[in-house]
Amino acid sequence: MCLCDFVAGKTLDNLAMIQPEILCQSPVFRGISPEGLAELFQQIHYQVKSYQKGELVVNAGEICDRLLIVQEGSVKAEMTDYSGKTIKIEDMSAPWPLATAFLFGRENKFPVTVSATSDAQLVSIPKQEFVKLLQLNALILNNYLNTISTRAQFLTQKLKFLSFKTIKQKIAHYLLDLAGDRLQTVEIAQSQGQLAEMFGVTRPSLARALGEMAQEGLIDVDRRYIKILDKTKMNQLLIG
Amino acid sequence: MCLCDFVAGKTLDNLAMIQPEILCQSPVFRGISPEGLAELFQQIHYQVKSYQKGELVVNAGEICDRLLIVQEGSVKAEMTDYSGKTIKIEDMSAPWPLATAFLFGRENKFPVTVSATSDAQLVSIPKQEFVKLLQLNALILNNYLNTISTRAQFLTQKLKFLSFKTIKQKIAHYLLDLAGDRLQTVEIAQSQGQLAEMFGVTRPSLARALGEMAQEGLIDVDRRYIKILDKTKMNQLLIG
DNA sequence: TTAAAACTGTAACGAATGTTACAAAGCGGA
DNA sequence: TCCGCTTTGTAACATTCGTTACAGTTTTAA
Repeated sequence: MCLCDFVAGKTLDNLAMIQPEILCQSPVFRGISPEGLAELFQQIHYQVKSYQKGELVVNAGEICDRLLIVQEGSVKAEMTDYSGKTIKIEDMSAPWPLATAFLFGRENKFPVTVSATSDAQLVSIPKQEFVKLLQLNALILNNYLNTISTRAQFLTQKLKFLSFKTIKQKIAHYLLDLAGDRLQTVEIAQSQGQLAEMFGVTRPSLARALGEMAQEGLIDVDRRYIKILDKTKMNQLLIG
Repeated sequence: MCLCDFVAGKTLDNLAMIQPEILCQSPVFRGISPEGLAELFQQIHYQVKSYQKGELVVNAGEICDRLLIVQEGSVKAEMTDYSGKTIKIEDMSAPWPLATAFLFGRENKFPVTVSATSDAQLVSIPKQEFVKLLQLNALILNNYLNTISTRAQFLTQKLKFLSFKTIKQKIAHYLLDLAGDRLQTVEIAQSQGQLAEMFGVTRPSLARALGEMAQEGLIDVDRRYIKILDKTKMNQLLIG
């Protein structure tokens, strides 16, 4: 049993304390009282580091041998292209764990470059220490399994979505999912531009597809409001 | 502590015994001795069920509240379309765990329909009992975390692959990955048809793309054998 | 109210790919 | 060797989508 390595080192300006009342709202520590969490953290090694806005947190390719949790502020994950061009993948705010799928598994390298989008604090727990936590507390074990499983499920969903080839299929799938079992098929949507980005297509192409589907009597489009008129035909679109 | 519920029920012909020497080669139980595994299984409830070739194992949509491990034979996973048309997703042979990402997480339903592709035996461990195993044995915990994390990583890779829009980009990414750091860029491949299926494109389209890339001096194609001639240009293809 | 910005609808054109079809080349077994 | 099967190369045509451009509409802010 040991105290945090740096509790005595608060004079170093890139170090700070954990905030149990914030961390316990993180998916990994959900359901644990702030007091209980503080007690658990006294039994393991960890660090808390501060980052300024724009500062690099981890570089893509670095070995991922520690769990990082955003305790304060927000960070973004970017993927580096073959040339060096970066593409933003994800935004993450406190309290949120980073790269939970890369702490274990075959490929223990960060797939993305992470940098702070505002002044931020991150808690860094070495893998071995985190395993201790998992063994100490069944709730954390369950939370972590849920987190990582939910991520795998999310990816599976995204893959399924990408398996729809045409824009009309994507629209149909999206609308049918949104409508669910409701037979009153009045649906509201976000902006067309955002929808297009989510579908990975251009805005004019999405508008054209919507227009054609309206002409075919499948839906009724009024700017941001879309009404499903013919669920049967929509389903047939997805059969291919 | 209790014995398997059905050790005494061997007269029922759809029931069988576990085979520790096979199961310990499964990703979940890797590194555990057959004897150790047999002992662990004596401390939990579980079932072993036999299936005939073609028989249904689980239906898509069923609640996933147990871990299934193929102990003998092989099964296939199929996704059901909106209409009822099925698409084969994956083949799995013994000893392999099924749907490890759906035992935990938000969506506790099987996303696929599983059926036996040969006479098969599956070990079924209720979720609660499996959690016991995770707590009893740190190796199993580590194995399971690795399994599910590796799956998430695999899906991430597949998503990245799908993010390449054109066929030429997919080819370039595939070949550069395959070539790795080897500068002697002689590469062997599988059949064009299989490659096309893997890329999610049609065979003639793939052949056309290969032909064009050969004409541009990027590669040299001789049926199943592909030689990379210009790595720099290949990389530029991926910058887009 | 009014001007600027953001959003939406639409059109023409070109690039990429699917579809279909057919011929040539390799491969295996009788 | 010869026949049949699989794989590969190629071509013409249709479809889908991206690109670019522009005009009309709605929202926002001054």
